[in-house]
Amino acid sequence: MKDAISILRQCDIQPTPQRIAVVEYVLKCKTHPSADDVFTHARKNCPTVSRATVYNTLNLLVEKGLLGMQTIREGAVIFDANVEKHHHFIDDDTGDIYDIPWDQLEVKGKGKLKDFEIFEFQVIMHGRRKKK
Amino acid sequence: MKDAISILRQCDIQPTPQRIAVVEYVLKCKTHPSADDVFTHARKNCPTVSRATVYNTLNLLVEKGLLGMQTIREGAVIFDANVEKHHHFIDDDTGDIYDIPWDQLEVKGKGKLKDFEIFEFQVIMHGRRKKK
DNA sequence: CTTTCACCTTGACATTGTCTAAAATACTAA
DNA sequence: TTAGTATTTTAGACAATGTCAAGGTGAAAG
Repeated sequence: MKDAISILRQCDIQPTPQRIAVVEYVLKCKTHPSADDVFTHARKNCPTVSRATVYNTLNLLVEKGLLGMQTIREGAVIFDANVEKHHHFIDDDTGDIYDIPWDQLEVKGKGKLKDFEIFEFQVIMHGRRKKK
Repeated sequence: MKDAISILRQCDIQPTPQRIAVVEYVLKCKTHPSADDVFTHARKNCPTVSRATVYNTLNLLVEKGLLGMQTIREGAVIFDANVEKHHHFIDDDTGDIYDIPWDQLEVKGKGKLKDFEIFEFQVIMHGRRKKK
C-alpha cells in the first residue's frame, strides 16, 4: 500500500501528523472499526490527536472515496477500507463483520421495482461463522 | 387490526395505559419510526409516559416478535410493524424507508458461502423514489 | 390495614457525533 | 526573515440515543 502521505496528497488533503495517524490505521485495518476504535489506535502514534480531528478526517476520507462508511451495526457507524462493492455478513455471536465479494451473490428482480431508481445496494446477512 | 389490549394479553404483557399508547402507535404506523418518534406520538394519548417506558415497551415487543428492528439508518434504530420478511429501499433525498416485498427479489449464490451459516438476510437499496 | 409485586417515572449516566472559539501550525509574498 | 493569511487542531460545550438504578404509585392478597 502507498504511504499515508502520498495518499493524502493525491486527494488534496494536507498531510498533517494527526491525519497521517488516522489514515495509517484506518486504511490498513482489516476489521471494520468505529470512529472510537480509530481514535484509540490513532492516539498510540499521535497522542495529542483529538476526537474532533479523527471525526473530521474520517469524514474527509469518506468524501474523497478512500473509505467506506456503513450503518449496519447498532450504536455507531463503522468504516471500511475496502471501497470495492461488496456485501456484508455479520456474526451475531461475536459482532464481527465480514466482507463478501461482490460476485459471490447475485440479486435478481431489481428491474421489477418500477417506482425506484437504485443508486446502490448490498446484501446484509446475519448468522454465525462456521468454525474451521 | 386487533386492538392493542388483546395483542398485549396474547403475548403475556400486562396492558397498561402506557404500553397501550405505544402499541397503538407503533403497530399501525406505516412509516419506520425511531424510538423518539414513538415517544412523541405516544405522549399525545398518554401525556405522562416516560422515555424509559417507551424503550422498555419497544424492546419487549421486539422480543415477542411483534415488531421488527432495523439498524439501517444512521443515528437511531428504527422499528417496523411489518414483521414479514422483506427488503428495504432508502430514499437518500427524503430519508424515507420503503418495504420491498420478499418475493420481488431473489438472492442467488448463498450456498457458495461455505464458511457462513446464514440465519437471515435482506437486500438494502439506496436511491430515489420516482415521482409518479 | 399491611405486605407484596409489577409497573412507572425521574434523573443520572455513558456513548456517539457535531460545533465553536481560540490556539497552533503551515503556507505565501515581500 | 518576517509579516500576514489561511488552514488545522484542540478542548469543551452541546444534543441525541439509549440504559440503568432508586424511589414512587397502585392494585391484589392475606
